Amino acid sequence: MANWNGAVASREEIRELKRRAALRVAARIFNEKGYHATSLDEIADEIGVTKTALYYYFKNKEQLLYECIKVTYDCGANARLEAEKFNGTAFEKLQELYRRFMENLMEERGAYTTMANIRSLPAEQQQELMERRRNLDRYSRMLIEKAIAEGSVRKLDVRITSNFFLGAVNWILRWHTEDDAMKPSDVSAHFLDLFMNGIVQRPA
Amino acid sequence: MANWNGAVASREEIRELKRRAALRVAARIFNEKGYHATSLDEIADEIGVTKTALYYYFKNKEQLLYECIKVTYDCGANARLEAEKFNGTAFEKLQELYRRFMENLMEERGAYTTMANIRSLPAEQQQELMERRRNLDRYSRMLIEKAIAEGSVRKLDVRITSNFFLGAVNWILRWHTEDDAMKPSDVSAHFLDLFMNGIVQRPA
DNA sequence: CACAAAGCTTACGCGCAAGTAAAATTGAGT
DNA sequence: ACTCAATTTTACTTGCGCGTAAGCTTTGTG
Repeated sequence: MANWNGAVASREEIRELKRRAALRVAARIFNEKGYHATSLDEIADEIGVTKTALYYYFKNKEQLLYECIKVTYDCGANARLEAEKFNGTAFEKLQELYRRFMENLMEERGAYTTMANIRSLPAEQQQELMERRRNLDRYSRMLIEKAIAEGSVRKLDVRITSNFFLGAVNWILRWHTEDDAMKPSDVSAHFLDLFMNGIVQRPA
Repeated sequence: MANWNGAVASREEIRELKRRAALRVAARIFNEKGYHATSLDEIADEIGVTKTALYYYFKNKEQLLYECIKVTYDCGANARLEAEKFNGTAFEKLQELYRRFMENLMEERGAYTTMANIRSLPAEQQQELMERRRNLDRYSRMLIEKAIAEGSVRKLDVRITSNFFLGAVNWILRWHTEDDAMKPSDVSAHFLDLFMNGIVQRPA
C-alpha cells in the first residue's frame, strides 16, 4: 500500500490549515481594532506562537491584510458566479446574488473592505481590489437595470439603489457575530424581504 | 461706540473657526486612511501649520479623533431631537429621524463611527460614545415598534430592520462626496423611498 | 511705542512595533 | 536511531510618529 495514511493530514495540508486559522484570527482582530492598531505580536499571541512564526507563512503584515480582504471579495465574486449560473429573471438573479453574498460574508468572516484598509496596501494590490469592487458593483447595477427593464422593479436611480443595499450588506459584519442568535440564512432572508419589497414594481 | 468692529471676527471667533476647519480636515483624512495611519504631521501639513500648532487647539491626537466622532454622533442626536418635536405618527417620525440624520451626516462630514476608531479612544470616551450609539439605536427600534403597533408597518424583526437601515445610512459617507452630483436632500429622499416601501403595511 | 498674551516653530526624547539574522527545535522518512 | 528539511524561537536593528520643552513671532491694547 502506497499510503494508508489518508485520514491524517499531510504536512502541506497542516500548513494550509494553519494559514487559514491565522487569517481568521487576523481578520477578527483587524476588524475589532483596525489594521494599524493591531500588532503582529498580538495576532501571534492569540494563535499561540511568536510574531516571527507568522513571517514563515506570510511575507509581511500587508500580505496578511491583503489575504484577509481577499476572503471578503471572494464572497462577492462567488456570489456573482452563483447568480450567473442561476436560471431565471433578473429579479431572481439579483436576489440570488445578494443572498449568496450575505451568507458567504457571515460564514467566512473576512476583513472589512474599508478605504483605510485598502489604502494600507501597496499600490498594485490596491488597484486589484478596487477593480474587483467595481466589478461587483457594476454587476449589481446591471441586474437592477435589467430588472427595471423587465418590469419587475420600479424605475429607480440605479446607483443609489445599489449603494443602499451594498451598504446595508457590508454593515452586517459589524453587528452579526459568529455566535449570533440569528443564523446567516435568517438574516439574509430578512434583508432580502426588506430590500425586495422596497424596489418591487406593484400592480396599480 | 464701544465696538464698531462687529463685522470682523474676534480672537475667540477666529480660534473657533480654525478649530472647526482643523476638525474637518482631520475627519476627512481619518476617513481616507484610518486613524492610526494618519500622522499629525500630515493633518498639520494639509492645514498649513506644523504639528505642534495642533497641540495648541487639541490636547492630543485622541482628543482630535474624539471630536471628529462627536460630530457624527451629534448628527444622530440632533436628528432625534427634530423627530421628537415633529407632530405626527410613529411612521412619520421614523421618516423624519432618518431624513434629518442622513442630511446632517452629508452636511457635517464627521468621522466614521467604526469599532476601530472608537476603540482607539480612552475607556471613558469609549463608554460615552457607545452609550450615545445605543441610545440612537434604541430610539430607532422604538419608533419601528410603535409604527408596527399603529399598523403602518409590517410585522418585522425590529433589530434586523433597524440594523438594515442604519447600515445603509452609515455607508453613505463612503460613496457620497462633498462635490457629489446628488444633493443631500436627493439622496435622503431616495433612501427613504426605498426603506419605507420596504417596510410599509399594504392593504390586502 | 511698549509689552504681554496668543499663536506658532524648531529641536528633541522616547517608546512601540515591523522586520531580520541566526540559532534551536521538531518530526517524517529511511 | 539518524538526518535533514520544516518550523519556530530568541535577540536584535530600525524607523516612525507622538508628545514636550523652550523659544520665536505676531497682534491687540494701553
